[in-house]
Amino acid sequence: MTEKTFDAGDFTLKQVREYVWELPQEDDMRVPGRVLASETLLEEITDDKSLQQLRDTTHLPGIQKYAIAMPDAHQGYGFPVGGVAGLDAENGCISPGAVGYDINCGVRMLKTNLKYDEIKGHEAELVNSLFANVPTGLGGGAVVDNAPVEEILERGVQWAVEEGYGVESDLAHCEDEGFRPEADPAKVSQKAKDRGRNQAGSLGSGNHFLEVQRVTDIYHDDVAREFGLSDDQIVVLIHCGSRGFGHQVCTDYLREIEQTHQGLLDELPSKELAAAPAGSQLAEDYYGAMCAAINFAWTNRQLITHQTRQVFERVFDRPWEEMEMELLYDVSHNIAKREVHDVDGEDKELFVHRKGATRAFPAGRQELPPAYRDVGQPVIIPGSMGAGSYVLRGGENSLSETFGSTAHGAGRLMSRTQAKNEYWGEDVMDDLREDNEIYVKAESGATVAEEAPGVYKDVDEVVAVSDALGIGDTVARTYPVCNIKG
DNA sequence: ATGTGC
Repeated sequence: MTEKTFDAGDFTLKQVREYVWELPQEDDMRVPGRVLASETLLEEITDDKSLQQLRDTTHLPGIQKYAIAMPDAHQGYGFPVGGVAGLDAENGCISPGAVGYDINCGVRMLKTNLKYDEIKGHEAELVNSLFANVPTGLGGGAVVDNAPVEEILERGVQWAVEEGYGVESDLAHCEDEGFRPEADPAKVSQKAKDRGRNQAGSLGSGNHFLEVQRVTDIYHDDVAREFGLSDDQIVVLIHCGSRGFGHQVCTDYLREIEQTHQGLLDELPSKELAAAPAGSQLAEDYYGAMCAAINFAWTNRQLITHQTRQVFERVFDRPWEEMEMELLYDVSHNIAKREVHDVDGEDKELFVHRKGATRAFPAGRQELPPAYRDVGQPVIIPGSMGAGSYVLRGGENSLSETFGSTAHGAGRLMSRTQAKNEYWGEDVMDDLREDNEIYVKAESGATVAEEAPGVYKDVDEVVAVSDALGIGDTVARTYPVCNIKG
């Protein structure tokens, strides 16, 4: 029997089994690469640098098992967006490019007890009020002006709750309970702190958005019930990151690593993968600064949650508690974390890098909060603003296949520049409203063009692969009602 | 993604 292969331009992938493809280990690769995708999705990454970047990643010291590209992978800075790498936390390294510029870019889902027919007719008022109360776009704008950055960096959502921007239960429904105690504000540059000070509580630009959605499909009744999701329910999705703060932290440490660890850099195939050796002072410093940026991003999403609750109170004229606007979960899409994983029958501490990938721990994993320990964690995968999103549950196979991870979105099909040549923002908004009853309000028409539904892959296909592999199980699907963007 | 560059 001949082995099935896939010819992806410069690379030939070998099929391991359905939806699992291997980039064979050769030359100086330390491990093989793996792509988790259907053939349709594979075809969409043959013309960009995704596979080259996946291959480059396998050169990182201490990389375990294989470098992984998720079904939604596309090219990024150094390392694919939609990439996962587990690097030995003792003898390996940590790489800012494999975390991403937008540290802890992520998404949270806020539930309500409202049904779609209760908000129908209020879409325009809702979208205008959200747009007026949630700062969007490039540059400044904040829910909290001149914010106490040091406290936010140290305590994350805990700070926000103490200040009245949330409630105790928000903490239990956020990855890492809303803050990383390893955060070290002393390792963050003044420049980063200055940029963050007036951006606490702001959506930003690009693919970031706040979207009101309705639940349209339930695929797994028992899990949906545990998650508090039901047909026709209104939910809110908040997608944003650490703004200029995280960007500055990434920039600072890339430069610092290039200066301090030139020897390691010379051994790597790409300068964009610059890494600090595990155990070095710089690795510790970056980890502390990255954790601070993670806390900043969680606080950012918490402050936007606060604004959202207030807007709903005004539009629907009742307290948010009465509308049961509780968090389902807040998941990170761009992080590295010390986690213990089984590698060839041995427990090993790794820096798990997830860049454009979501943690997808199954039931039983000790990091999960009590609410989800027996069912598995919610995983939130946004599609484009025309497609809606999915809620999944961390799958049983994620620990053995992907260091406990799955996809994070639909994945881009084309560059932003290309998108602006293909689409005009106003037309995209008109089409969405007229054809799909989706109300979009944005700071910039160019951003809408960059994010037009047609620039994204088919999120249904991405999620189908995750479900088939058992790394993230499909629980529910949502469809957009209204959306605000930068 | 980003006070839209190296």
